[in-house]
Amino acid sequence: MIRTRLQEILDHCFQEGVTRNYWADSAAGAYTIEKPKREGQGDLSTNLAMIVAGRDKKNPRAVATQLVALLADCPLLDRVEIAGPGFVNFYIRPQIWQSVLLDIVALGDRFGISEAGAGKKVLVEFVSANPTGPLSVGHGRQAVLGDAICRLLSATGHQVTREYYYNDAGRQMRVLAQSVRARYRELLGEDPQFPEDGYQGSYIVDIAQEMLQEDGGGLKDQEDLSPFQAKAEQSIFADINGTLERLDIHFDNYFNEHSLYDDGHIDAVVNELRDKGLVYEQDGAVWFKTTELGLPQDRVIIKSTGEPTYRLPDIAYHREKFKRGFDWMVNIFGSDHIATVPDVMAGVRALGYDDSKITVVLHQFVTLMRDGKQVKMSTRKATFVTVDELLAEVGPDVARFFFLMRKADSQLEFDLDLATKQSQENPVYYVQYCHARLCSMLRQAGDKGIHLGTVDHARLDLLVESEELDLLKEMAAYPELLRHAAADLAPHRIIFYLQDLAGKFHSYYNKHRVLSEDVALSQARLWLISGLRTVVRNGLLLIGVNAPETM
RNA sequence: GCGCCAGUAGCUCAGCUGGAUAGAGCAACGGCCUUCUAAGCCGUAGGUUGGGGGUUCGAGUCCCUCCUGGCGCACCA
Repeated sequence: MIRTRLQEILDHCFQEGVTRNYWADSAAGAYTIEKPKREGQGDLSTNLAMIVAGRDKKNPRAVATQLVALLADCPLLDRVEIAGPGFVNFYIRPQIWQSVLLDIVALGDRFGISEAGAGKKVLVEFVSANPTGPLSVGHGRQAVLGDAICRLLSATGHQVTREYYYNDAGRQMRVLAQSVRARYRELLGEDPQFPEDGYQGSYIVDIAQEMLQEDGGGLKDQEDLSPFQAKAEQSIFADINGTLERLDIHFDNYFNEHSLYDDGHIDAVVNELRDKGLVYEQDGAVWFKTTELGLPQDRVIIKSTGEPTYRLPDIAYHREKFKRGFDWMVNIFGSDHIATVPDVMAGVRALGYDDSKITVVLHQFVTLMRDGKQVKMSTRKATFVTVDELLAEVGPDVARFFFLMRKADSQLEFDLDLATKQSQENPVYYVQYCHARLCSMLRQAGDKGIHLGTVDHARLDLLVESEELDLLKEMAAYPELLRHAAADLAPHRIIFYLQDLAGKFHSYYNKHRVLSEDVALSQARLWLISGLRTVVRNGLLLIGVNAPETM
């Protein structure tokens, strides 16, 4: 907010400089305001002088001097200085920082929320696991990442739809049904042949067991796989939904791939592509002429058996997304889906849609460490660790926090030894503890009969300690941080911000006393504490982590 | 062989559109609880940002090249 105001003032000064022929306007929009990394370089600074000097072949410090003259009498600024190669450093008046508390108190839960994406309809597709087994930690990362991204987008005014795309037909499901049937027969004392690439997880046995109890073994000689498939699908989906429920993740829509066939969309896509001359037949298969669209090789979209490959329904699915009128489509995929993206994008473009409206977030894999060694995971062999197991060990708050600590591009090392340890070094608790402490202090104030009064009557001008101003500056940065994190689909920034803010608070707590004999000072500091509590709470809830009042 | 991602302190990782002397947590070492929650704080130590070129006032960030690791490169999804 303060940065935005300063930006406006700076833009105004820049234009004034143009009017006065100090410099040309070629640098308009090229300069920035930044927060210096080091102390002693102001609260904010601009590179305007260096940018202008670079374009006009002038001395940057001379340009800076002209700029400083134009900035005289700015009500935000305490003072301005020129430093280094030509930076202009701004020192904001303390009362500006102190007034942040007025905003926080006025806005409460809404502090940080913006309308940056107002009116934008965005579809976020994530998880999208087919019902062949419980969610593994890899899915867990995607689920938490997708959910956090949705929360960020909602908090910036977007109209978010969360969608789960799944496929309950095809070879995978056939093998699943065969696996269940084999276990079912085993339980009846037979020795059936287990499918070569069948699903070996114990959950398959559980499903078979359940069926057996329900029907008493009547399906022993059943050749039709459909009852086994139906039961498996229903059971596994219930399991997946239970897991998502425990993570407090909810979808607005489940999109079944099969509906694309029933509604004729698959055929429609093929026909549209054919009309554009982008489809041909060879070796009994139907090919999509992706080379025509700048890709290295053509791809089969309908196999010689008559079955489509995954590309065709994927393209049809995205065509549907466009038809549903979304302004922005965010797909969250595991990095193993990298190869599918260019083909689908090419398909979308070929159909006349704007593929720049699609953003694909590819997250790298989760590496699980147990006993100091990497756990090898395979869905088929059921050697994976499920989200449920993880939740049982660490709980949803720790799971969420850990999954969000890394940016999507980075591989995520999940150390089970550390996470399951009754962890004192756990960063989640560090932030939650901060919140609990803040709440405790406010309770203590009440017990001691110190009333906060109203914030506009509080002597906020007494908040002059450097730690207090640091905290106020950090809090003031929250709305902008949220906007950036949302725009970049990067929830990990919220995590880092919260850790930073909590650290600043803990330092302050140890150095200065909030509750004292000095009533006016106590009140002012309590408003600081109250504002902090709001920001920490808003941040934690934004990423779906609880903000406990006691610990 | 080709594509995408990564390579930053002993370990795990931040570093926002290129900005000033590269940061945090953990681990290590030394301190701090009669006083608002010690799940905390303070201090010390730790670096050729994978190597080499280039672009410019300025590079962890952009370009080229090489090396290493991960994920892909089906008429599987």
